[in-house]
Amino acid sequence: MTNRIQTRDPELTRVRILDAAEALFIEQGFSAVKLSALARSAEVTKSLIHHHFGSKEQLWEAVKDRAFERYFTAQMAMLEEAGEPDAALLRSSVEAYFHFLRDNPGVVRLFAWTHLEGDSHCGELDNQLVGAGAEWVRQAQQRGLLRQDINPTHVIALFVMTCTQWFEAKCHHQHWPGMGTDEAFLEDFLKIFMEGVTPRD
Amino acid sequence: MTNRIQTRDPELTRVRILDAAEALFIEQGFSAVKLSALARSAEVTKSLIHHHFGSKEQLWEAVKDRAFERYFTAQMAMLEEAGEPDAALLRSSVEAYFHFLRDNPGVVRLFAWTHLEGDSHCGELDNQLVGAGAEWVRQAQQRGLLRQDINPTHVIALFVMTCTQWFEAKCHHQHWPGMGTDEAFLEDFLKIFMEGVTPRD
DNA sequence: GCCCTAACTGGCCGGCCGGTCAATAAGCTG
DNA sequence: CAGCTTATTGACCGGCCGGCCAGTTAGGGC
Repeated sequence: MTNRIQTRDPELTRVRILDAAEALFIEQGFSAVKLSALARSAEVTKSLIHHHFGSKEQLWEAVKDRAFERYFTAQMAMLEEAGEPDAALLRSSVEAYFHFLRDNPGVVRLFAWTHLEGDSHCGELDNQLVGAGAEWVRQAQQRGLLRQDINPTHVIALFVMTCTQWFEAKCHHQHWPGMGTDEAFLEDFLKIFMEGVTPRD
Repeated sequence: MTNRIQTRDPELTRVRILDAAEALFIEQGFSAVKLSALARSAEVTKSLIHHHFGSKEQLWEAVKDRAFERYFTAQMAMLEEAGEPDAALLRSSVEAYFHFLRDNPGVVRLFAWTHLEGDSHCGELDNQLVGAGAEWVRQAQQRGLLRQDINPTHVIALFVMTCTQWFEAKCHHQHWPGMGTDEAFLEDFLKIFMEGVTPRD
């Protein structure tokens, strides 16, 4: 509780609390975080947290909302940059998603905590995203650029899940014998994935 | 604390505690579990838990040890049933692993909690498993049954990760538009995966 | 039967948890 | 400057957390 900062700027204070909370929740999960530690980290009093967010639960929801909002808009932006559907673009989308997760490890952990809670909210949020991606695959299929005997949603799901799990379970498989670097794995995944989704001549 | 059972059989009591603890830890994660609730669920006193396991932490370790031991032996058994390396066997291995996780959802959650803790112990445990699997892929590569420009460990990792994430993040993607059933996804994954790992003629 | 070990109990503890509240103080309005 | 709003504080609360301990009780070896 020492070393507090008075800003008298409610918005800034909210952000400071949210930032600190996000870091702690990502690191330790909801129930392991103590409000006292959070207050210390955000350089505010515990009471101020309650004043701005009501309860620990509500703060957790606010943290998730903000983070998923950021994720969603980032992905939306990436999607809108995409051009005509073809195989090369699918490849670069996978690469972009993989690198996004590599550069935003917090997102992966936040998803993981949320999944374990059984919260389906974050999944519903990107219905739109997946719908657009699947539609994009469907168009490529119709043009004969991707094989047509596969559910487009599954194509999206497969690469999203692979990228996610790579970073989520890194501590698990990083010591496996013969396991390569991020880039080496991505390269091999793309070899398999791209070969698997393009039609045989 | 009502409704307790005295067995005077330490081994049975340990198992009762471990079973109850496993269920609760899988459901809620380490820090959300209260020893009092666990005692109630296992129909023992809190003190008895401390008597047999020392502390909550040590109990958690014991739960993980036992569960991962079971997982490891189950996988080892599946591996030893496998015959000559070829593409058909790879396919059936993926199917077997997928169905194993489907039938053991607790394992998936336990892995997820453990990953979030950054505990690499469970990953090291299956070094042997992955090593054997990769060696098996390598042999198939040498016989020209699988394409040779891919790291064998990555082949194993890819399908393990995909199966894991499918069940781990089910609450996330189950409402995605166009998403199919377990079997439909497995089917599509196998189409892509098998096409991706077998050599082009 | 006796005794020793250990399974098991109930009661208790210090500490800290999330949360509340009355008081204070800073900024905004007029 | 008065007055209202609200950000902010610190003291405080009931409850329960994980853990401890002094006893009690059952079983196994002799």
